Amino acid sequence: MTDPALALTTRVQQALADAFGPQWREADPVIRPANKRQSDADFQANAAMALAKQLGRPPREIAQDVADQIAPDDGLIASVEVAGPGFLNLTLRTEWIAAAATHQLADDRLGIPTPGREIVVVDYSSVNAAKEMLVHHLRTTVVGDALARTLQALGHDVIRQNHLGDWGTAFGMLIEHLLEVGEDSDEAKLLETDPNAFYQAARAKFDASDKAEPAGSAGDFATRARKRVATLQSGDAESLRLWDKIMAFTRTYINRVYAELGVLLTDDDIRGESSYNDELAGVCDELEAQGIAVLSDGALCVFSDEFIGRDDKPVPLIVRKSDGGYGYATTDLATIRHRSLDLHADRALYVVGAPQNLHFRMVWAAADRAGWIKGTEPIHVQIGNVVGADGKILRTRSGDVVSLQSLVDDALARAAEVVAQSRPDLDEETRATIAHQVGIGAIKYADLSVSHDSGYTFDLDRMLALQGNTGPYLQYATARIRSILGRADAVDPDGPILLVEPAERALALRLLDFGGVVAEVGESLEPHRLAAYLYDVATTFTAFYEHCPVLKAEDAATRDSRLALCALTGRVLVTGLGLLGIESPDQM
RNA sequence: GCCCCCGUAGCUCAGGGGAUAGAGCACCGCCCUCCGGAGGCGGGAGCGCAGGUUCGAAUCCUGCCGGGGGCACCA
Repeated sequence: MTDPALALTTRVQQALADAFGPQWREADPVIRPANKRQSDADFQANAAMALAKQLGRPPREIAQDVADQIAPDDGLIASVEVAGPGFLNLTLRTEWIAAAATHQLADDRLGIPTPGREIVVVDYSSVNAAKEMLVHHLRTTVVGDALARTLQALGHDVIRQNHLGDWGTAFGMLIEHLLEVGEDSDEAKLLETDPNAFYQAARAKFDASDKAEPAGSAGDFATRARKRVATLQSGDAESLRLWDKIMAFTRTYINRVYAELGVLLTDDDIRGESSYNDELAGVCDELEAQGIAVLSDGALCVFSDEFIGRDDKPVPLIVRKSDGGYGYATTDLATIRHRSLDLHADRALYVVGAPQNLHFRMVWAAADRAGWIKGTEPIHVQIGNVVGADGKILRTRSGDVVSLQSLVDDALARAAEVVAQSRPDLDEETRATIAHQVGIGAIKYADLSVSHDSGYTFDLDRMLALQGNTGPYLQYATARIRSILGRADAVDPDGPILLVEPAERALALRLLDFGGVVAEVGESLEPHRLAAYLYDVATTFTAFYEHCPVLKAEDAATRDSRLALCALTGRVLVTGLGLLGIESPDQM
């Protein structure tokens, strides 16, 4: 066991049992990092205050009894002291830390645990297949990818699903527009060259006719588009042919974006709304038969007192529109049913924008009533909006929402400038590779270093900065470590790690936290905790490097030990960044 | 009106019920003939308001104020 907090938990629980009886073995010892202002200890155990009432004794006495159970020659704990109202300040034995770090160095997993294996569906990216990807798609894609990678590393069975919006009204618009302009027209070629322009043209027609025409009139483009959706969903061959044609372009487009970003999603992960088409009628029939869904204004709806909207009336979950078409409520019902009853997911993650929260809660509540969720915890990983410096959603000067591609292009261009300036000695190809890794890493890290549910302010200058909590800073740290190891001709040192200087000890202790942090991210689904940890490792390493000569160490054993610490730090950083989906350049 | 998220330092953000709330950026001062200075050390300044639960609350609960978002045929 190399996780200090876990080791201490076990040890203090043992002490609790020894002091007060075996029934206290499972009590939470409340292990926390020590308060550095109050003590020089490594950790504190705060169980005594909580147990005081149950044991009917003053907390300081309880703390002292626990402390008395720790023998002076304990292999894990070097010293224990009672402080304040009953805090136990615990200092680890430095030899234990050194041995654990040496062990971690030899461990391919670097201490990442394999908790109980779960089946976890991660639904992410899930872009509207009819439209160009925009800024907010970047974040759901990047956060979802990081979670998928992290959960996979923890040994879970991760099922990635790209729930493409490929079956809704937007496709009715595209198909109708394609028919109107003619498949061989110049307009239609836009689908390949500028799909966004094609969509915008269709959208403009839709919006204009939706406003101008009375609903239901025969020439109304919007009405035809909606009807086309129903036709498509009923399996009409001609509609499907056109749909396939449009989707082929979409797949090419999103795969190009995924490749540039370095995300795991492939065509095999696509499980769009369309894939549930055959189940939609059955979903409605079953809900109606169970008395869960009722007709209202011609639409089949699920109502629940749980969800009250304006005017104190229940908000409907519309499972079948009055024109016979199905919306995303129906596909999402089929989706959770599939993920629970067919895939047997323990957790089903929906890495989707925060505004969808009400929708998902309604869908899951309805699915639960229908008996379609068994042993599955559906979780909405809410993604906050990306906003500009003015606090509003990012827009271009002309007022359009910023496209994902233009944002990526900007970041890559800026990264190229930075690399050109700092490394004029490298050839152009190498610089281009580094610039790509740094530019993409910067964007991703910016998304991943703040909690996923808060909106965050987009600022290229800050995310590309070479100092501070940024992707480039961490990448630089890894490059620097590689350089040190390379110069020592010791790329893969195996220790043993000896801890003499305080800075060595502090670094080793922090590195041992890696597995626990990764496990924590797997449970809380908050990648920013890993980002914060990696940044802390990097700064702790810098302090170590500042105080402890490595290549110029006084003797061979010290040098070998410090090289091993460098190697371990490098592997933790590279592996950690990898879990976030961020590459580490060989040099910068 | 109802529901969701959020109010922490000048700015951007962390803070798993624990002691005197942290980091980065910005600002000010100091250090280092250093292995890659993309450094190190120090300083000022903060939990929206009011109650409650608790031995202990930035954290949990209630109310209010302020910001963002959602609430019938788009997804």
